Amino acid sequence: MSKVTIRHVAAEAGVAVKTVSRVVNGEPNVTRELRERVSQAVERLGYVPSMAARRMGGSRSYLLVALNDRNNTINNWRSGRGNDWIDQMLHGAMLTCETQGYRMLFELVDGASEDLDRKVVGVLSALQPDGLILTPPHSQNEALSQMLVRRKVPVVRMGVEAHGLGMGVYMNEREAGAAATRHLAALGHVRIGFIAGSERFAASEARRQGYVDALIEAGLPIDPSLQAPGDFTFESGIEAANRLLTLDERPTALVASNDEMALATLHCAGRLGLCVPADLSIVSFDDTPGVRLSVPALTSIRQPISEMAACAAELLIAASREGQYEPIDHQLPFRLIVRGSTTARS
Amino acid sequence: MSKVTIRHVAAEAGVAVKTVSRVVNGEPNVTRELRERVSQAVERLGYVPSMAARRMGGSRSYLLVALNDRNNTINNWRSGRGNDWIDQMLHGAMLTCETQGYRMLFELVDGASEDLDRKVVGVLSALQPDGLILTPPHSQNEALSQMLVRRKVPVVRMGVEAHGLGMGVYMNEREAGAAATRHLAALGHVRIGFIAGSERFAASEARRQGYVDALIEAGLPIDPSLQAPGDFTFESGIEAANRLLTLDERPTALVASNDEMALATLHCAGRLGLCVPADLSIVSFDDTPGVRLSVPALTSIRQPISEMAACAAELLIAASREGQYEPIDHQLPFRLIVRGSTTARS
DNA sequence: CCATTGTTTGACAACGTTGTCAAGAACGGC
DNA sequence: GCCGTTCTTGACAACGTTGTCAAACAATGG
Repeated sequence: MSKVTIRHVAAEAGVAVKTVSRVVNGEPNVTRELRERVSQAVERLGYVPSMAARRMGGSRSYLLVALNDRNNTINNWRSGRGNDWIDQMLHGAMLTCETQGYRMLFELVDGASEDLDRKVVGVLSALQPDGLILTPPHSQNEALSQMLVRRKVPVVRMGVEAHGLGMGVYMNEREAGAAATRHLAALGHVRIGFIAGSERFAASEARRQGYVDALIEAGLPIDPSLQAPGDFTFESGIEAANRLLTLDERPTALVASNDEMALATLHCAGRLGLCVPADLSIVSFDDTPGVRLSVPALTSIRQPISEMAACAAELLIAASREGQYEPIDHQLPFRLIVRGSTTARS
Repeated sequence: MSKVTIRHVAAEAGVAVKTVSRVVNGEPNVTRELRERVSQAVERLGYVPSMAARRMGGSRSYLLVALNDRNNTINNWRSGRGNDWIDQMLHGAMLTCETQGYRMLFELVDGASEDLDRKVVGVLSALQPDGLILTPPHSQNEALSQMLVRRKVPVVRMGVEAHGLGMGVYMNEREAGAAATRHLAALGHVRIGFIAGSERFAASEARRQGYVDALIEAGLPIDPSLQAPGDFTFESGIEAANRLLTLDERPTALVASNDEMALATLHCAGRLGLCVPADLSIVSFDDTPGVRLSVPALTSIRQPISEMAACAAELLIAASREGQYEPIDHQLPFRLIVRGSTTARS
């Protein structure tokens, strides 16, 4: 009924406390017989080591922290948008953590705040995690990353190339932008529009560059009037789509830098009496759940968020185990998922 | 550069360690002068108490755990659906936790697993949280709740009436089902269909009962053929909508037990050449982000998930502070949000 | 058979905080 | 002015685990 500690197990197995610790942590130099005896005692008593005590005694905390931007979540939520990052990260990273006996804690921190460093240091000293995952836009914050590296906290930066400042786990945004555009060019589209993402995120510009790359590659002209600014919101998508679709020579295809703006485009096309995909093909970015339920379902670039998170957790756990790590970047593959919103130019 | 502990603060302020503890925790019986001196030292050194050490020394852990069902998340995610609960809970509960100096950790546990109790006890002994939040369907598990209450863990059960077994935080599902139906009846609809939710969730039946209540109240006949089963998935929504919309006397309005099935209905109506809302009005449940971006946007019952989570966190923190709690239920109001998918019967 | 090396085990301190208790100071009532 | 409270402060143990170190023992090589 009451708490069972390592001492209870030691008594039950008739060994020293330290021996139990060794068995539980899979340390070497324990005879098969004792290992067995202790394991059975652990099983019988249902012993699970206390995270807090482990942190106190040892050098590891068995805890990873994911730092999310508050504005990127709360505001989105307030305006009726979900944050798919959090949800998918949760699954990707948690499965990995669980199998390795680690836990993952999410923190919301305002990236724009003046005392960001102070806040983060506060989190560090309160939780003393074995590693930190930065999600965009925090992951782009070089000053923050430097501070963390100086403090010797293993850090993974999601969605960016870290170039040695921590570890980076990302997909090739530029190539993805190109792939989306190439798909449309291959379908015979010539006037291909682009709705850009918020400049707060480095991926936005990379995606746009990929779009340009593919146009050049296909021998198509670069028409600046076919590029509209956006900030990832539905409203900005409406505005951008309106602008592009009411051009005299309107594009027959569009690449939207995220799903929400793509849905806005769909909405807008409907109002203008344009049929998707007959009159307008749309490719979106991120492949969040919503785009599979729209009519028609959207062709989309799937960002491997869950896999990226799992990779990040693995890297941090390994770093924590070995007490050191190499600041290497890891690129994960994206996928173009073709659905009903794209078709050959009529 | 290195970690700053309570001892450093004590030295800086020239007081005993315990006095710093008292000031930091806002305990009474410290003279204004000392309180000031210590506060300044804390500020100067940027001291933040270690969560782990607090758990070790004291009786509180400053940690809450939210127990989510793995099947309700992973599988949803695999099939392309997000879990809005997690996202919204995160915000609702985290804000509350942060202002009170608590942290919130999410755990995914398989509710169907045989050794559920064992798993949960494992979480309890590893983390020793000050409170536990159960989300559906865990919150409906009476055996689990009983076990937790026996172990004296303050527990909040989300989405159900706890009837004294822990605390309950929920909305009136039956009344919500009635409100959705009433809205349609008031618009002049007579043949109103209903797509039920999964029987795994108690809310499903409550919503259906509310639907029946409102029909009776409006003096409309109860036609069993207008009720179709569903399990909250898009596919089941397609099937149910197909069945209802191809009836000889087809309904002019539908209540779907969640957003996903409502979107499926929208999809299905389009295929059958029915215009929403002219030919078919739709009310959905949950008001997740997707339904505001669909065409037309769906009229929906908004479930106050975020508020419920905030309430749950508050209750648990209060319980942890006072060392005890009253197992009282808390009902939060839902809202019917009218959008473009409902209109008067033509 | 001894010296050397390696393996297995356990005793003990340390981690950073809070709970407990006691000592001294301040206060109030007679 | 004396005694009983109450308020303020600090010394110290305790929480459950791991790191360190040393002892006992086994294996190896000469």
